[in-house]
Amino acid sequence: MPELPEVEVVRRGLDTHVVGRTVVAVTVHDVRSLKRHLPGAADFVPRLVGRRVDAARRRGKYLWLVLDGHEALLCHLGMSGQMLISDADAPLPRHLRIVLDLDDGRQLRFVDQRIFGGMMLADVDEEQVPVTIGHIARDPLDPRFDRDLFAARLRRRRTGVKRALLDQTLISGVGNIYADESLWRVPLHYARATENLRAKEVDALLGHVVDVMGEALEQGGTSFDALYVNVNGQSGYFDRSLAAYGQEGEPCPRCGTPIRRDAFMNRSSFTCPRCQPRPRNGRF
DNA sequence: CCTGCCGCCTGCGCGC
DNA sequence: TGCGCGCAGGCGGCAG
Repeated sequence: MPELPEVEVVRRGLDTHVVGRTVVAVTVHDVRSLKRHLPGAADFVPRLVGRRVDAARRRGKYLWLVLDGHEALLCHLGMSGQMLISDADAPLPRHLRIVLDLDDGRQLRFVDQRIFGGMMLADVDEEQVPVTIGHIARDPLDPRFDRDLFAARLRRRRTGVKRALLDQTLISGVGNIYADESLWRVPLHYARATENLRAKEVDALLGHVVDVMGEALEQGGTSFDALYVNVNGQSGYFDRSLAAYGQEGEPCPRCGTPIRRDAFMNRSSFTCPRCQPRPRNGRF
């Protein structure tokens, strides 16, 4: 979180407000947001100043601005990152980490409470994808996402289905919210062994992943608090449509059984104990 | 190669 | 009142 739909909402905002602009100044307020830019701020700032933004792109939860020349400003929002477009004289928000001044007098502000996110400059390949994220799989909204390849790789895994869904090298963009929602829709328990999944179940799961993310995108993404916002600081509405995630004790919309919360993978998993019974031969 | 665990981060709400 | 703790959890690194 933010997951693919929330990141796509941000990408669209950048497409509208930042593409075509030139960076005229850069201020790094907190170097921890450049953790993955190994040469540090002394390299980051001068390399970014004067560059024109040619495109705003995304794969899974990664976001990047294609710069003139074979380079990109790669961004990850982590848990709490925001990209905000502001007038330069607007009050500075708490947790402001990096500011890009643009040639129209406005600013692109990277705000990140928990600093799990960050920015870095990266070379791009012939498809304009940063080489740094070459290990990240295509996401299910990518026209070149290969469903058969995903199904084959999934069933070669020896793990539980939710663990696999959250593995960004297998399928990208899915986080805890949309994993739980997709599994509820199939329905499948998170601990179902990937090697035992039937082809129909994999098909259904993938279909629900695409559907639930598409619906969330139409509603501007999911927001539980003020952290997940578009470039204008506005939240989406999809949290009102969640069937399982965060619904502990609430009735399952399908059968009425109270939704259950389990600790799993150092986070929470929400299931309907009746629709998604724990598999007898499943594994974690 | 594969799988799964750890540490990174901050703010908030809770119990004592 | 204030402190400590659990929780939110994506991802790179690394152990086995």
